[in-house]
Amino acid sequence: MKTYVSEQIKKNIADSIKKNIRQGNFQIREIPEIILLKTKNKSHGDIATNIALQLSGIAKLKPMDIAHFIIDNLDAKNNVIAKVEIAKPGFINFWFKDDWLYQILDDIRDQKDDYGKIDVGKGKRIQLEFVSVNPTGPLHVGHGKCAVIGDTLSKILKAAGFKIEKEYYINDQGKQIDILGQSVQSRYNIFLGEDKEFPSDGYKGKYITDIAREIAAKYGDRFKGKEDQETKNFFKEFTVKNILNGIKKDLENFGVKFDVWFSEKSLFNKNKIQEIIDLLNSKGLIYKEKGALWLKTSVFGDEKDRVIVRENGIPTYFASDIAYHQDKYQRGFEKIIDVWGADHHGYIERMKAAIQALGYPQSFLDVLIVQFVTLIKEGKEVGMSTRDGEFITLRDLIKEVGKDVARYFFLMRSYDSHTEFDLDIAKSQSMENPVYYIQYAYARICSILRKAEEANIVLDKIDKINFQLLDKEEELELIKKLLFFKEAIKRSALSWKPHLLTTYLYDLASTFHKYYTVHRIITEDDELTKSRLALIDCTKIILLNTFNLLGISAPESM
RNA sequence: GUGCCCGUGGCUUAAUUGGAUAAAGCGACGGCCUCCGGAGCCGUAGAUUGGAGGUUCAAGUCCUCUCGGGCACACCA
Repeated sequence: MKTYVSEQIKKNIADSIKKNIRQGNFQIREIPEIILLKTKNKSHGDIATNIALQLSGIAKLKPMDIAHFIIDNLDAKNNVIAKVEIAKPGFINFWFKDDWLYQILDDIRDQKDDYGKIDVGKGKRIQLEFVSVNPTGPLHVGHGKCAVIGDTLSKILKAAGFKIEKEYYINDQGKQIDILGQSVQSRYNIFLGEDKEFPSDGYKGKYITDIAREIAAKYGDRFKGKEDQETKNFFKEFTVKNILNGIKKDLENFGVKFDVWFSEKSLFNKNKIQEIIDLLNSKGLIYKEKGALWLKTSVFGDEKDRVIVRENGIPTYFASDIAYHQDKYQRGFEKIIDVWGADHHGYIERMKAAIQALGYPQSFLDVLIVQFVTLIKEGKEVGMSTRDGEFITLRDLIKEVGKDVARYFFLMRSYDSHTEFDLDIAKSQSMENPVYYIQYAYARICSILRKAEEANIVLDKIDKINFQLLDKEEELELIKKLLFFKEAIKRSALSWKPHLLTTYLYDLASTFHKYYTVHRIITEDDELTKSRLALIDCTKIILLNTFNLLGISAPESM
């Protein structure tokens, strides 16, 4: 049972269609992709195909007739399908054999942590870049959402057989960083009694004052009143380093780790910006206007051309970003995915144009746009503005609701819809909070397994467990849910939607809770007890594997 | 004004990427513990999927228009 369910059945269907073609029943040249659907309604079997409906247009036959032709020629000797039926407009419904379902339990017990690793990625190298917040202040909750989406997606893609690298791009130079340094320097001077004006567009957060105070404590009045370049650089570098360390720490506490921290400044140090400008110039894609250098991005679908070197001779952020993406390409990734906040969506066309200007395929870059987060406290929206320093930081959020809840809340919904993060619900340890519901399922299983152990009921070796005893409706439901795990990973990975896995997890927990209430695991019958223990042990493994993919902890008791 | 995202029961959202009777949680109402964890389970009420057209065997999903909400339209990053 190493192959997917779907592949096996798809092949059977395809074989049947080929047979029909040979017999002259179907006048078609090509077989469309066979799609298998998990049925919503039990009376429609376990899995279904709409192939007959799809073929009716091409083969110019009634869907029901096509369906009949297909099942007439279907290989009945396979060990997966117990029953086949044709329904209303032309669906073909399949029922799994119980014996075949039981095999999955052996597989899960056998592979444990590795169960769920699939190979749809075929080792394709993908780079995921996310968060990449300017080191001008601490992370807020919106960044947290991007962080979890990127991090979880990377875990899912890895499980699906892709080779993933996670990267954070540090904008450690430029105008904003200058202002940042000035802000701290000014606070420092004010702190030491030197009357310096605070920059009008400066950063006003409390963290700025904290850093200034730290410098004062460490270096005394060594920089007091100084305005030379060296001093300015000192404040810039000290501040960036300080804030970046805070960001790293916050992310780590959130379970997010990066493989590479890439410095924008390093591109300048290696003269990469000038190189990229020369390259684009040699392609005839650059021209001078109003004293600035422009890149002809409009040639590649952007709404207008963009400045890459300002009138004052300083390259724009866009210029270094092009150099950065060139660097990514040169590192040999087959695809890169940038995860951006919704406020950056206007930047996509420009970047895609730049990718093409460099001569790379447009498909090299994909951008995921993560919609905003609104915090709700006591039924009211909490404002978040970085400049004014009123925002709620990611650190505060984790402190308030915990890592697991914060991660889950960002992952439970599709990233492209706005998140309404209700702090009161997130904090409540009640039924309103889905995280507890899921973790409770896991803790419950652990508890039962402990109980069994105390009663000296030990699971036999795999071959001694009689799975045939698992014939209750709720048991088969649970097994089918376990069966869907790999499919959930596959779908989640290929569509880049982590929330599909969250939905699956909730569903699995729910199926287990139902089973638990209806049937006892530990019974008088030793053999039955053991097979049921094996079943919930498998459930435990899948729950744990899903928790790991989502970066949520699995408590053995709560 | 132009572009992108979103409109699904009272509230927060799902919907296997175009499939069958639109699914959960919260809230409301009513049930279930002599027994493995009640942070659980079961049931009832509640939806013309913002609106109008169109595409086809089939539309919450795709196209056009329209009405609401969010975001972006820098020689900032």
